[in-house]
Amino acid sequence: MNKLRAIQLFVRLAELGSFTRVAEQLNTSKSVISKEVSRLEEDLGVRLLHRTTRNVQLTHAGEGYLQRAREILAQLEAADSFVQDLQQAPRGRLKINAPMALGITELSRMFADFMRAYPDIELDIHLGDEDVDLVEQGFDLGFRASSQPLDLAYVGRPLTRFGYHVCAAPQYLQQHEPIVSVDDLRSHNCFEYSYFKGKNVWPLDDGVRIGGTLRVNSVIFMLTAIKSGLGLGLVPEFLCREALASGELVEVLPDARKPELTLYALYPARHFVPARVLQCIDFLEAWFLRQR
Amino acid sequence: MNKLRAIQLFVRLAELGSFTRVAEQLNTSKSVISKEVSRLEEDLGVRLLHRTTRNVQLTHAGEGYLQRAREILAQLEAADSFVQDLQQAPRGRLKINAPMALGITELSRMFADFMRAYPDIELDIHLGDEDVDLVEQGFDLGFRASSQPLDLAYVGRPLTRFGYHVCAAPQYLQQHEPIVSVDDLRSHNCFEYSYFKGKNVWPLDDGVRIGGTLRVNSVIFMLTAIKSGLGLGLVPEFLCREALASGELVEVLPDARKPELTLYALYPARHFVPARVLQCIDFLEAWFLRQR
DNA sequence: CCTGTTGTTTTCAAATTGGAAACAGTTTTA
DNA sequence: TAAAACTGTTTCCAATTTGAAAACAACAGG
Repeated sequence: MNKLRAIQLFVRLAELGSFTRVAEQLNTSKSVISKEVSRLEEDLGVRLLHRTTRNVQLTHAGEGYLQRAREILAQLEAADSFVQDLQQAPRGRLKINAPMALGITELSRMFADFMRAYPDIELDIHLGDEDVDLVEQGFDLGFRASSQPLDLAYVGRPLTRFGYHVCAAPQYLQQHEPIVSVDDLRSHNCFEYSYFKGKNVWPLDDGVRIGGTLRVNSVIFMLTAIKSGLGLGLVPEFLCREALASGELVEVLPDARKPELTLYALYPARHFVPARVLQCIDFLEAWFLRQR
Repeated sequence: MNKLRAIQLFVRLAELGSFTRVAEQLNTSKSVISKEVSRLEEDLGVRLLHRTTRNVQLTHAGEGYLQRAREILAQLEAADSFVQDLQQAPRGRLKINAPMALGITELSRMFADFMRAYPDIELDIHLGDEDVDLVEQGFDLGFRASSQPLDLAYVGRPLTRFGYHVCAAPQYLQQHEPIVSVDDLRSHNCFEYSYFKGKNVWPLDDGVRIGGTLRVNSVIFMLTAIKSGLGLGLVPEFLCREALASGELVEVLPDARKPELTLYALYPARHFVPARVLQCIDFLEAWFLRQR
């Protein structure tokens, strides 16, 4: 038995309350979880959990062990960070979460530079636009674009600000009615981004309810559709900058009032923040300053 | 790599200053020690020891890690013995309060099993349906059936849920008017349980005021009267289950809405709850889970 | 330049592990 | 009431990892 892993599994299990979910979250089979936790119980000679087919609940012994196990794992992590931070060049693994669109544009260039600067740091980058809990999923760092301040459980550092543009292909604009006011959008094919907070109301001036033939959870996908001349989209600046410069896309309603978002780097407010995380954030801040 | 064992080996190694001696002391080969410690260093990305052919000495990082590692191992050991002490064949007396009806049915079987499992625990069981103050009377544990959450001065663990049935003897039903609706009960001989919260209003559908020739503070007594064909009673499921199965009693108005009660195990929210109490509750929970 | 001792590496049989599938329960659904 | 859908556990076997011995490399001391 790998006792340390068994303990980690037990803690996870206590949090999620289900063998199946732990297995899913760790991309392994539930038999592994079951066997390892059973072995831990056997090793201790104590039942830590009551199992039923519907849920798992801690025994009294399990509750006591959980509390101590958490502490021990935290201390071990701190010990590891301690020795790693003594090294001159930071090393270790950084698990990072970022929005898809941002990840494959700005951040891909940024992290290429980062890897050059810190060749001993392993990056584990998860791109996705679903809401994730950084702590629960073990992320060291996350990127969020927001117009409001952020969750207090995290430390957030503003990196840069960016806006949106309403974009269309020149071809589309030729073939359709001209757009001179925000209200004209109502009669156009405006694409909707599924995760967009305003849903089908674009925050132009006082807001305009739009409609169209495409609703998709990827701005990249949407951008391709726009470039093909199929419709209009509200696209983050960093995504359309190139296409606007080259003339492949044209900005519509450049003078309409549009919101500005701030891009934050977030990290869990732990007791011991590993040096590599802080170092990475310093790098981020410097990098984005240089870009402007 | 078994990290925990690697850490243990590292600590031993730092103490003995020699791979060979660690191997000897643990009755294993030195290759194991060498490989495992190397793997730990690799995992951390940090050299913990300077090796020469003559002796082993800690690096700066190694010293820091050693100190933390010792602490972690000590805490782990403490956690292990903590749960094991909880488990240790507990002894002593458990003073327990339970409702009469429950005590002479379910609980009598449950505690028979418990006594087999923990032969060193003395049980002092007080059955009774009066309201008692557990703390004042020195009870370690009490059982309460309730539809609402419980007094905050106690810690309560839900054990099982059960319902009620309106029961009568077949003989009684033959000799009296048929009962097809809740309201029909008004004209029947419905027995009243003195401690019942609703007094003479049975909580069927929207409630029905009943009356009859027996009012008694023992459901067992009442059950005997019902079996004799003298009248109807509102009886907890666990009490009439057998009689219903054997046909000795028949359920009346099975489709009427009836309340469901949760059976709780209660113990005073003291600072130090004796291990035997916690142990007993774990046993209870497991037992009732198994029953279902 | 041996000799004895150190830690590391190699080797390969033996033990352990991990995932799929079968299984035994239970709850939910139709 | 039967079927479907989950639960956690167990079984099975290929794949990996482990461990002890032996070979090896490095070095101190005679």
